[in-house]
Amino acid sequence: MPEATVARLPLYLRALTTLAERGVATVSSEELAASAGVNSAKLRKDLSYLGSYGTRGVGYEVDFLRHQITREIGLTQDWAVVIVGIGNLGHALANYGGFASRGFRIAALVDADPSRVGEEVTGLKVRHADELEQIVQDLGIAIGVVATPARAAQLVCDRLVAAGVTSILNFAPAIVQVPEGVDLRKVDLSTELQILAYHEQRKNGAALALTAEQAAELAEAVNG
Amino acid sequence: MPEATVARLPLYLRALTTLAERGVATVSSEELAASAGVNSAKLRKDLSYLGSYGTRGVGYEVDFLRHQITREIGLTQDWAVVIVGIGNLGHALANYGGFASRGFRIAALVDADPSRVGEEVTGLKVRHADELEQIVQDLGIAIGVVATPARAAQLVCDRLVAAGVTSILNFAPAIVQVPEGVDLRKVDLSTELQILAYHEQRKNGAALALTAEQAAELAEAVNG
DNA sequence: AGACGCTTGTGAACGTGTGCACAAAGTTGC
DNA sequence: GCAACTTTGTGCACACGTTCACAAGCGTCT
Repeated sequence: MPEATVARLPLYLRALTTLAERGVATVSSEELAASAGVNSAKLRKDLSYLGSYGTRGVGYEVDFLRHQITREIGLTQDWAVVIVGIGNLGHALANYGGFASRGFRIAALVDADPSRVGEEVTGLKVRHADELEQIVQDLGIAIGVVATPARAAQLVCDRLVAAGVTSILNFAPAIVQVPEGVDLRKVDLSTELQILAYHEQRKNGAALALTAEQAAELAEAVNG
Repeated sequence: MPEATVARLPLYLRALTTLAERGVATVSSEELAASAGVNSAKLRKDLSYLGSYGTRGVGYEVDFLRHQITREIGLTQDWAVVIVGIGNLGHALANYGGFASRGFRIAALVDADPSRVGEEVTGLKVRHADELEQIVQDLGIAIGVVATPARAAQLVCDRLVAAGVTSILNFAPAIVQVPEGVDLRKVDLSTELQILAYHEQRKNGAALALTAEQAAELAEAVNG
């Protein structure tokens, strides 16, 4: 299955869940694509990788398709997750309800700061970073979330990997290296803003260019 | 400039900043690519869109290249940003130092909950959502960050756009539609985890397949 | 000055992703 | 049962992105 398709499945899942909550039983690729914000041909091609789950002339059964995507992503089982770094962002992640409702169970919270250890967040006590390896092994954790400062990120990732974690979601603004076989994704809050700033600047640039063009027209009008 | 290149410029910028802090004066494409975690040919092609800023046989001057990328992204000017929704995530975003140090100034915090209005976060008083349009216009805000619950996201985006915001970074787990000319990026915390889960599941699947293969070998050994 | 070594910048091949357009297949109405 | 209509699934062409491989250019050393 293409990586681009995998990245869109959660999007479809969310759209389907919204439809199911509204009591919609079946949906066409056109409708589903619209509510997911993608092209309908792309949606159909994506879904075709799962199998032929639609009915021609009718569309897709919402609940059935939702179940198939859930199964394909692997959300029928519970994934134990450890969050490392319980600062502002770590707190926000620990409190974020969207994880629990999608098959991700926050199994442990870890921080290196002794003054944070023992604090209770969402019913879980924050444990010290020294225990990281033990926690990962005892709880059979495969997925780690890193929300530490940038300087700690590489060390934390190394320790997570050594302890047996094979998927890491990195929120720290740092580039970390992981060995082959370990999946690493990163979410960078300021990178996204920078991309927006680039386009924003060009919008203003485009406005300026238009003004220059108007100036040229004006000059032509005067000269002609 | 290709969109993929734009998305990587912040990455290079970060790597260059790290190098500059270490006192490195010049860097080759090979070294810079390694610390940014990309292919060196890709890096060179990306940088070539900015101009010919390297010296053959030597490499790139770190400070100079950093300045060029900063200028290209548009980070030489300050961007005023409003954060809408001051829950756990909004707090984390408001406190995140990475914005301020990269040319983004958090100019206003807005929430719809009257009990949150007036609270002080990072030296800024939270203001009521009713004032949103006024705030955006008074402060000349072009970029909005949405950290509200999913159900409020579309309305908030509509109001931001109506007030003149032309770039939106959406953290709410909802699919929102914006008119042509408005840039929308979304960061979805649980989508990222779901993508990891998909690959994690396949790793286990691969492990199981290997076991099946071993079983076949074993059977062969017994039968042969 | 000229030869040598190193690194950039880029043409060209390749691979991945997207979107059109339509045949295949189902449903509905008569 | 058949015709008309709807919608899926997919072959195909095109666009985009990545990577290789190498010529062009710069610095250095003799």
